[in-house]
Amino acid sequence: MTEEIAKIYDPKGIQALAEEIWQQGRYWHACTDSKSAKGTYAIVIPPPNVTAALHLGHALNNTLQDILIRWRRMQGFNTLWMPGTDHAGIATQTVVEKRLLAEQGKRRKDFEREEFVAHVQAWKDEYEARILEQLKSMGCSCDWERTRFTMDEVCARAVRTNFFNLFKDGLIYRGKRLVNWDPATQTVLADDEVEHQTVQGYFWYLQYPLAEPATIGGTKIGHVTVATTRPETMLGDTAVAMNPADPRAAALVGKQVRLPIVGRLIPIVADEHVVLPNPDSEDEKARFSTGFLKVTPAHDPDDWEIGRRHNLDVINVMAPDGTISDKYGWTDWEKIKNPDVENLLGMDRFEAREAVVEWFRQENLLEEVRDYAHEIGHSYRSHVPIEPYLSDQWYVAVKKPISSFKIQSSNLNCETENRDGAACIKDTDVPVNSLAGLALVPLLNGRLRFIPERYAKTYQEWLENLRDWPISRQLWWGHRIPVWSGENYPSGFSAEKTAIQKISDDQGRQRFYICVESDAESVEKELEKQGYVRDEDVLDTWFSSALWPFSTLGWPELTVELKTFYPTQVLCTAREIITLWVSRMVMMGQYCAGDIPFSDVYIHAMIQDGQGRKMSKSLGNGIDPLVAIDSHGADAMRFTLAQMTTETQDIRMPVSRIQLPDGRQVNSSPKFDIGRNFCNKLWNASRFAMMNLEGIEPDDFDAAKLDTTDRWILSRLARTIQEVTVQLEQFKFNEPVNILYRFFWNDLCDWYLEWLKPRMADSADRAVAQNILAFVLDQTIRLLHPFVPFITEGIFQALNDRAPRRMLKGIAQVETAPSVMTAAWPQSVLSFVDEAVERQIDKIQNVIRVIREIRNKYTIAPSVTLTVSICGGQESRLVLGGNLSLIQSLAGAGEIVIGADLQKPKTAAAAVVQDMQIFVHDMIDPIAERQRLGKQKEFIENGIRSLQAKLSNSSFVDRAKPEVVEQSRQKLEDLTGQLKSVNQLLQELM
RNA sequence: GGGCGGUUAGCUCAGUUGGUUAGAGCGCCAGCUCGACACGCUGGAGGCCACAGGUUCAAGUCCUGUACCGCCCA
Repeated sequence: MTEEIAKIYDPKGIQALAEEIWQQGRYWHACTDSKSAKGTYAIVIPPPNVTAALHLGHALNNTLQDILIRWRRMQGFNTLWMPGTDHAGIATQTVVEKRLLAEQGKRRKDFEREEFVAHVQAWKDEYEARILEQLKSMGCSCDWERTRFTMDEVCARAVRTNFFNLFKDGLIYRGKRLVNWDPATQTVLADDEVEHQTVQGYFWYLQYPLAEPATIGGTKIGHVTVATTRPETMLGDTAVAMNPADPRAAALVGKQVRLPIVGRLIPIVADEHVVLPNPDSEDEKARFSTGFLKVTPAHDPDDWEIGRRHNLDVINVMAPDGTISDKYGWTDWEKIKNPDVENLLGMDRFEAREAVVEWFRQENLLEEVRDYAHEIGHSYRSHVPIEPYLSDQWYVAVKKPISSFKIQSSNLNCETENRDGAACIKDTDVPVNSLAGLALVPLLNGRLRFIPERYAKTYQEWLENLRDWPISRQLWWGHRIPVWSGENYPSGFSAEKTAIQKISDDQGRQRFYICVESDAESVEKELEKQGYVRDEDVLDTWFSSALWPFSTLGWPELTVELKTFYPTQVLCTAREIITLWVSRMVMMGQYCAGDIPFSDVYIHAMIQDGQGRKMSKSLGNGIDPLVAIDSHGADAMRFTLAQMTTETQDIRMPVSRIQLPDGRQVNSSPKFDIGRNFCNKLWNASRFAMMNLEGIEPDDFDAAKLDTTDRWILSRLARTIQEVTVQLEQFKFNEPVNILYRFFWNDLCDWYLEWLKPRMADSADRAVAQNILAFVLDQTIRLLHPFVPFITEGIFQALNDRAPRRMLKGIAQVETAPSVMTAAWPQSVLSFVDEAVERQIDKIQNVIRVIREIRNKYTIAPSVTLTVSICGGQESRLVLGGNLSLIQSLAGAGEIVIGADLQKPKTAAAAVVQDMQIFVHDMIDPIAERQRLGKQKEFIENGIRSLQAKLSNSSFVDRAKPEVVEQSRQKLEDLTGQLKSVNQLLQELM
């Protein structure tokens, strides 16, 4: 059988075998009837968007979750990892629109709504399948039988129910507001969907003529000058504002300005928002200000506020696509019959900007143009500048106290203060029983924890400054808003199934909005029959993602899944969606399911390329996880990703172009070599073990016959188990990987297996050695399994085959299992920890290293057997004398003489280690010897000098901790002894 | 503008509550096919811990400031 095992690990076969075993055994399936003494452990996957296939960031995200899940499952928790995907409204609709335009030359509105949605559905089906396949290829042990989608029936019902409840509780309202409008995709965006970018633009200085000239300080003036970055919005100006503290205010406030182009007469108003001009100010705005601000309430949020304060008209001069239009609230120009206005109609906003500026130039009203760099909001989806736009939207009131939530201050555990009759979180305007409060309180009282801790601040600050959440989106792909409206008060409907709001429009006309509960189709039909129309819009994607931790478990039904697994334990995600998603899940978890959805939020790093740039399609610097799996294997990818996961916020992954065996040119990373090399080593060490486990018999094991190396490797193993477990409990990933790497490679392979080789040929030692080998390998494989699941499954199966009983009779019992996935997590046996044995092996290793060093220096072939003599203190002599064969086998030594006071043979090379002098016979090169020893002498002398300086410093001796002082003294003593030996050896060379 | 990170070997990164002469992997140099593994083995070279102050007996580690890089929020 051993002949069949390949020298080089080939991941493909093992991956297929392991997947088959897991699929057959359904070991990833979580039971609702399990009575695990440890309890449950659940994670919901951050559902990947069906917009596109998974990238390396997903690979990292899901690898970490799988590590946690597999580890906890092995620890005996009843474990659920809930998988699924997100419909990602705007993103998916946009890619499908692009594709339809490219392939069929058709735009969205060329289709019927159902027809278009069917196209998106087809895209979703394709990508959902691909994503789930990718997750399986990565080894994710999700409960595949419970896979959900944010728009499937179960989740849709949750969305519908939650909307209804919020509506009924008065937390959803319809409002006319300035929204972040994306003219390209023609939808509203939430504040956090807006990306701010610095743009090099201009301040244009426009002169607005006064209706009647004014006199200031004896000077007659005929105009005021406003500075603006957006000249095209002047068409909608309804005032000019100035600061009341401005000395010119007395003469000008109350006067009127005739708005150029349009001819509209608009007032000059006083408002403190206006920045006073000051050319020397540090404030950039003051340097650019003229003291006069054009006010366009329909196209600027600040102006909107000024408009409200002064009761100004709101004149919207744009169509939803960002072109200048008189169809959306601009009615006063016709009266004037102005050809200049007519020209502008239909122009794109940027085109119009040019035209307006040109008009002012022609009319000699353009006073100046100055360069100005400023931040402009852009759509995170279409990347075009956001247009503040006046429109009707549905909002969720996030700071409104929820009357049904009467929070007892006794179990709040967080400081509060009274504001406007509401109990608010101290130093904020957030009522404890508002949605924002429900999300914030658990953080403040410690029930919700971020790892690393610093991210709590992001979450807290966002919630403290939260504004109402606009939830309607002018899209077709998503959960359609379950509200019907009409002009008459509806009658004849079950009050239980509906909730009604009456809203008056601009003209004072009333309209009734009826929200219908889920599973009430007859009500919907009846409403439509009576002429009520359903809202065209869909809900913000995050509205459904917010419910994910419990909608996936069947909420609003009190399912056994919900009872068993909610709340979950951990959420594992990236920092970019702490505000967008995490906060909203906590809000809704509290509001809907009555508890926070998870207690630990683990935030992992973002993967960047070798130059610190985000991986992106446009830069072409991304790595496809499936390519990494093809080039290096899934385990290698996972190993590398886990090893790179520290608490830093970014990790760099150098990207290079490689050719796969099948000829494809692809992006991969040399970083994955680390994981591949490790897996190959693991494979070969196991291959070595399999070759040597023939005839293993647990009953032949005799604990009394353990040799030094056995006791040493068991001690190292016990420590490793303990350290790995502790690190995982603290959400450390690189640490356990490194601990395991060092144990497996540097202890087990480099030393223990090498020492084992001769013992395997020795019938007296073989039985003990075999049992230790099988046991240590078994435990190592288990520890490694969460990180590299496939290869460990393969090896575990081979072990089950070769050594079905892996125990150390009398000292360690091992429960075996059909799959390593369900094998028990190793328990650290503290009695195995043996510091004395570790010190002995350390001494032996040092002696071997120094002999090897001499062999290397003198370029003696490995085949040549060396003669060695060693002198040293009593303990050293005892340790070495008792383990001569260990030195002989790994240093390539033959005869070794040990003595208390040996003379260095004339022709020997010598070295000083600890309290020992080691002589390697028959090396004659005094120059090389002097060089080597001279270097060591320098090193020792440096050490002695710094230690002496320290110890002669009375402040150190007096103030440092006694053990530190003692340590230094000891060290000085050791070095002094070594220096004496080195000097003596150097003398003999003279 | 506010907040949060980062800056340690040629590269990618560790470095716990300050305490031996700062570590790993890759790369580099020299040697090695010895029956697990060349995706390997053995040995080696390589560091003003970004910069400037400060606290301390002692600073890569704590404090202040500066520079550069990145992210989030307004």
